[in-house]
Amino acid sequence: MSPRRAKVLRDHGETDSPGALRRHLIDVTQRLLAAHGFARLTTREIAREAQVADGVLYNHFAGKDDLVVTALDERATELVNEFLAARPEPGVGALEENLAALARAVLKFNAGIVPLVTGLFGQTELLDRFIADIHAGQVGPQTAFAATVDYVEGEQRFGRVDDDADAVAVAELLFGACHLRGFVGQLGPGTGGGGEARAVDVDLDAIVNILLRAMRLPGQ
Amino acid sequence: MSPRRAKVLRDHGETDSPGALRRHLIDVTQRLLAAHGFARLTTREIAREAQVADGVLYNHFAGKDDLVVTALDERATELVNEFLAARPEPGVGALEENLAALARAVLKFNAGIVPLVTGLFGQTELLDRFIADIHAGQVGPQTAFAATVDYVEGEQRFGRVDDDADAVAVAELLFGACHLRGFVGQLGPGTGGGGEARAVDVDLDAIVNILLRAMRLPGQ
Amino acid sequence: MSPRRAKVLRDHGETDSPGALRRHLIDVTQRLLAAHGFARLTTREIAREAQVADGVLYNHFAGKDDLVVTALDERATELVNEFLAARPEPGVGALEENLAALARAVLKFNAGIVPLVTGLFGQTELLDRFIADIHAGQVGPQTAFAATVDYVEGEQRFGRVDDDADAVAVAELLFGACHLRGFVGQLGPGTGGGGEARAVDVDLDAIVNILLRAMRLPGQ
Amino acid sequence: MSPRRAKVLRDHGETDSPGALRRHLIDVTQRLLAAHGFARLTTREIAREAQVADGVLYNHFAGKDDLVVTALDERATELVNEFLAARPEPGVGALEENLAALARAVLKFNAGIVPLVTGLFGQTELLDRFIADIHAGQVGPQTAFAATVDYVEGEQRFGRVDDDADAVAVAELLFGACHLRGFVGQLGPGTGGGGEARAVDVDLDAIVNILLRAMRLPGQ
DNA sequence: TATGAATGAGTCTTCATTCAT
DNA sequence: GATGAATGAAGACTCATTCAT
Repeated sequence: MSPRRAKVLRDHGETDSPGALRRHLIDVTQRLLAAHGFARLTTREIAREAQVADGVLYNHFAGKDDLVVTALDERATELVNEFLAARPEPGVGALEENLAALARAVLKFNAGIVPLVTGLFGQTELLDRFIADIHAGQVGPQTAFAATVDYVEGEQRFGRVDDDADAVAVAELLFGACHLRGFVGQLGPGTGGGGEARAVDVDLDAIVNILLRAMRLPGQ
Repeated sequence: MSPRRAKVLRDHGETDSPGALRRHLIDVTQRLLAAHGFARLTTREIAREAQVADGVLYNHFAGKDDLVVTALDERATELVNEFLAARPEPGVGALEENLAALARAVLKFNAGIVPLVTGLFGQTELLDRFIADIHAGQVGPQTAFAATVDYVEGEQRFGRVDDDADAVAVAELLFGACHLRGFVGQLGPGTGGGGEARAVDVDLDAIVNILLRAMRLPGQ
Repeated sequence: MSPRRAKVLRDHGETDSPGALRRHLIDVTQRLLAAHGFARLTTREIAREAQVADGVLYNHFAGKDDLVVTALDERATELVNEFLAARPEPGVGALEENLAALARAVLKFNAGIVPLVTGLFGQTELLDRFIADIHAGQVGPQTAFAATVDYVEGEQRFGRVDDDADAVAVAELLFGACHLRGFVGQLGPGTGGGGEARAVDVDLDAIVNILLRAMRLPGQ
Repeated sequence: MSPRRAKVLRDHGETDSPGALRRHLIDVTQRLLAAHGFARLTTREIAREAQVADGVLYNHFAGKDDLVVTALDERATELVNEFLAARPEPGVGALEENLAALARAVLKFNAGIVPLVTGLFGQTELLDRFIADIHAGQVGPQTAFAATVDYVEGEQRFGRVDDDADAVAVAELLFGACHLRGFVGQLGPGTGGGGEARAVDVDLDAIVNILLRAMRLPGQ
């Protein structure tokens, strides 16, 4: 009555829910993108890694680009949501700890998003679609950036951060430093793979201290 | 009876020195890399743009990768040298102006280097060779970074910057913000091409101000 | 507990008779063949147009070719029967009007059959099966042709057409001209679809007049 | 100094002229088109038959369509020119023999052109390009048709054909009958291949006689 | 050494057919 | 029997590299 399920799903006893293989393909694509970037990402490689026939992709997506953009959009949204959840609340807790937590969240976000986006450069069409999707939806990197600015401005309203410290500049410095770490994290041997884990653990205290110095109130 | 010279060199009356065509190919490759990134860079495109036969490349380089890495290495060295030349001297001139000049130099460096390197991700082999070459030579991005740290430490020795401000962290924030701008500058319409010119003109004052606040001596 | 009926049949309250879905598939295939020819005819397109699952086809036919040949055979038979019904009777009515009616019937027949058969060329296997089926059955294009020859010979027996006019040649000229019109009718914008309607309305008087001149009795 | 030649050309000692392989590919394509029609014509088949690598095609043509259209255009032009050369001159020689010669030329033309064009139906884009090319150039099937009409009108001016016989209708009947023969000639076993040779030898006398009867002057 | 056509492995995509449900 | 996702064998096309001239 229902059509057969892919062997890989049957063998692994995955849920029978409709779209299970679509989900599987997105997962595999996200994994491969994180591991090797876009360049090595061929439809055959996706199919092989997904233990599925070459053609399946086209039963669930309009084409390779559609699958890739879907995987990217979804992962980007996840990362943004994780960031928003981890972002500290202005006026609550110690400023030093808040900023440290914020920095960790920004670093984690960049460690995740940078490898994903980096490979897209030069793939004009794909990049354009990704950017369009991100701008169309509510959540993209700019959301994370705006939330960071919001946090700093919030602390300014609580009088814990000097009003003369430009909130946007602070956010840009923090994002920039973390972005750089995410970028450099890809340069290791084997080019990626685990870049996230490595980068996130890196010490951020020195950076947080500098920003705290920049934001401190007069007379402190 | 010396071997034939490429028509393009004959026509343009370039020097007959050995390696003239090698030079020409590197120049063209650098130009194309800056214009469209790595993705659109085919050997045929290089040959066409160089007004040279498809095969010449292999008379002067081991292959496409060799040519590209050579072009990248060289351009990176140029950018580093330009940066080193523009870097202000500690203790000389006003601190505010020095830092502004430093920031401009860092931004220019990143605006140049980021588009070059970005396209390499995913091209594992190529990227690894580029990194190895950069580490083997004396001048790479890390040289520019180290010079920035040196400047801050120099000002600290002159007593114009608080010793408690971590020089490495300051450099990382500055490099990070500029790197981010170089990166985002590629996202515009057409994906690359002219990113450099655009990004360099962007206002850096707010960022410089934040760093100045972070580095100021106690009691100021 | 009889087997399930296709949703499309249930929804449209069609007869429950066995073979209802087979009939439906043939109808849809004929419609698609007439509209877009053979080239765009995929099994998925047939299934979609028939509002039926991709696989049903194989429950009622040996494969795509079997379905297509069945559809073609049937439509060819219909066209032949329509032609036979429209063919005038020798000796009854005015010769001029009879021949005009005959020409219209021949044109209609060709306008219908030509687009069907044209797409088959190159599909060796399919074409061979179609030809074999047509020769095996009683009714094919050759039946229509023979009937045309019969008519002319009939008029000869009534003494209304010169015995020296070769009936086969007359039929061949008439069929040929109409075939050509059916063929050229496909060349219009969109390549197919509506060719039939267009071609049938075309003026045939000049052609009929020439044939009348050729068939006239001596001394007329 | 010059690039190497394809092995197939070297082995067969063909002329070294530039474009030799382009010519070879066109020839092979025309042969395959005549033999099996368009459906079996894959780029691999062309390459295999031409004894060259799969990619060569793209060194000489924009793509498969470009090669096919080029081959078709060229062959169509040849056939038209052959027809024009064989067409009799009005007023010269016996009318009966002239018309027989004309009929043979028309038959030969159709025997050549029909198999070529038939396979194109359904290949909308290709067909459109072919039609556009034919209309842009001076010589296409319509040229042959017009030349036939011209001949009949010429004989009318010489008073050897009745002015009341519509020249266009005569041409349409002749072309139609020959077109039909070319069409049916493809239906034999194996679908094509030698269709031309077979069809051309077929007896045309009966058809010519009918047309002569239709064109004869009053009182004859 | 320069030339540029030839090479062929590899890419994305289509689609007739199969088959577990 | 009906379902429709899974299958995998082609198909057109790209492009780094080779090599006879």
